[in-house]
Amino acid sequence: MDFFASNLLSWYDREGRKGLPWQHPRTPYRVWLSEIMLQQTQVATVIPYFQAFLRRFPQVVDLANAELDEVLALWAGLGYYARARNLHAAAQMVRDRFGGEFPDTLDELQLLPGVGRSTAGAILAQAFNRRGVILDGNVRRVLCRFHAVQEDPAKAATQKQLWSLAEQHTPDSRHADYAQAVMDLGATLCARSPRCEQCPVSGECKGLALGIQGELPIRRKRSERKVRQARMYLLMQGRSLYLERRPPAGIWGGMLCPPVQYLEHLDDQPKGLCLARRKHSFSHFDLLFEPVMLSQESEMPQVVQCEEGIWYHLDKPAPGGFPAPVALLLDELRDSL
DNA sequence: AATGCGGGGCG
DNA sequence: CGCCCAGCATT
Repeated sequence: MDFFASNLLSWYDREGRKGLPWQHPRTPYRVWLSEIMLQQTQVATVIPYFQAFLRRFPQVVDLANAELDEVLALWAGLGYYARARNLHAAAQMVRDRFGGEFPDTLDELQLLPGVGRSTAGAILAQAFNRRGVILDGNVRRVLCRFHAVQEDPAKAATQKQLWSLAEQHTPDSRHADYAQAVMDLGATLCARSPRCEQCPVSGECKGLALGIQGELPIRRKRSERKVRQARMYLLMQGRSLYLERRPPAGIWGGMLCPPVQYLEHLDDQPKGLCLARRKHSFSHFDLLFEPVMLSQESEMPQVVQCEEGIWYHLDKPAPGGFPAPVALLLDELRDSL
């Protein structure tokens, strides 16, 4: 076992996070569910969602048998809703193709929708205590610093190098502990602002030796953010509101949302009552949208995105998932109407 | 206001 | 293969 792995494991034994909900009991289902939720999302945010999912779907077969709408409703607020659709599809694959038990090989795990090379490695290590190599965002940051990798991690050649480094450091024992340890290091000490004085591997960290640890991994400059403009039509009948189920692909896929009309600009005056404009940020653009309250269907422009429309009473439980900005808007409506 | 974060899908 | 897409929390 190399310097990196052995120091990391000693540190993990002293300081590592050992009370996370998916560690007790550490079943494949719980590990997989947590790993999917932890893609793009931090531990503190994930925990309440993880608990809610387990309460409602104690076993993978319960998730597989559920309606997608219910899954999306429980996922609402976590974002990247394709993850929830993949989660549901993967649960059904476990049920139908793997007889209700998660597979325990890297290749089979990667057949599950939403599970790629890194997540499969994490599941292998944590759920089955088999050797599994991980290269998630945390590990990438750690390796770029430890080896002073100064190339763009987005490039294929750099990714290949990082996978190779990750592979070399992964020990032949204590697979689950090492997986947790290396991700913990990235999440805590080797975070955006590194705390090298506490780091168990700082003694051989090339980035620290060069004094460039804070600059790594190098960031590709983001292309300029574009602003898209839209109106969101709130067709009301009393305290009921007209909603559409969004198409499965694209923004807010599968989620419930009032009809949205994309426009070049919001200069003209639509029929109905305009509420204050608001901005919702996506990774590649900002959506500037103006909610417009209508009381008659005839006032709504033809902006049909799907054929399915439903009426939702504001005081009843949600019949599906609302994206965060829609949930916020509905909260305001409930209070003001 | 800027930044970070895996995997899917497409050309 | 390279490139684009996506929604929050954190800082």
